[in-house]
Amino acid sequence: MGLAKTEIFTDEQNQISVFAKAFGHPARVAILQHLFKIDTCFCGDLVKEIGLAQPTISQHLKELKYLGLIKGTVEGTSVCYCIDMANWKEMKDIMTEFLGQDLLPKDECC
Amino acid sequence: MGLAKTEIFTDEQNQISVFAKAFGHPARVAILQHLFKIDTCFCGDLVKEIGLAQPTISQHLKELKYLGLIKGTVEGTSVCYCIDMANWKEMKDIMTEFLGQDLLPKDECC
DNA sequence: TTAATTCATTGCAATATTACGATTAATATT
DNA sequence: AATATTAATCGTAATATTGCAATGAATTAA
Repeated sequence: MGLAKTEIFTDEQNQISVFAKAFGHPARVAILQHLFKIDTCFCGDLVKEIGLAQPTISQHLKELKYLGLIKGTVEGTSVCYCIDMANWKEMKDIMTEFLGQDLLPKDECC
Repeated sequence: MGLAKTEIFTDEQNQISVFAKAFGHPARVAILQHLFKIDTCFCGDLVKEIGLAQPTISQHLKELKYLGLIKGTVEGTSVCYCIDMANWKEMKDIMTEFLGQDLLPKDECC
């Protein structure tokens, strides 16, 4: 099948998985880290920085943009990408709550 | 190709992506949430709880177990799964650091 | 205008993922 | 022993993902 049966899960569960999937490729992790590192946001530099072909980077950027985690503005012939902090924070809250789940002191039956 | 060129990324980037991929399917998110919710850990109940076929759940459990996020012990004919808190915390630290990245006040050039 | 630059899009090949029926292995129950 | 229960594994179909060469669109530079 290759496709998840999203209809049987909660919106929250689907949302978590969608965000997680965005981080499920090292190139996208690297792109985001680089966009955080340089406070002025560059773009085509990502191709050199990451080391994948330009169409491949473009594709990864597209996914991140679709999720709202980054935004890009055209500047002459180049495009400037940067983190969308509002959406990033929203995503971060959702993911942090998921990761922050805790067991009672006893727990771990296995 | 369908496979990531992991060799061009740092260990950290690859590790983040591997953990993230584990959460990249709502069924695995649901499984983990359920294992957190019930402090006594059940197993075959997951099949009823989640609503996917038994082999499918078994496959998802296998992935989570491979990453060390859960552990399972045989009890009679059934298997008891639960969160591996030590590994979960380790993963949580890595992911939290990634998510916690912050920009300088100015930022957001776009 | 022509050429160069930058990036998006298209098309495709290779591989991965998801899901489940059928089967198997292991233990429990009768 | 025979049967039932539980869960792992195998095999397979459908779909998704990754990566890149080739191409196209837009802007800038000459």
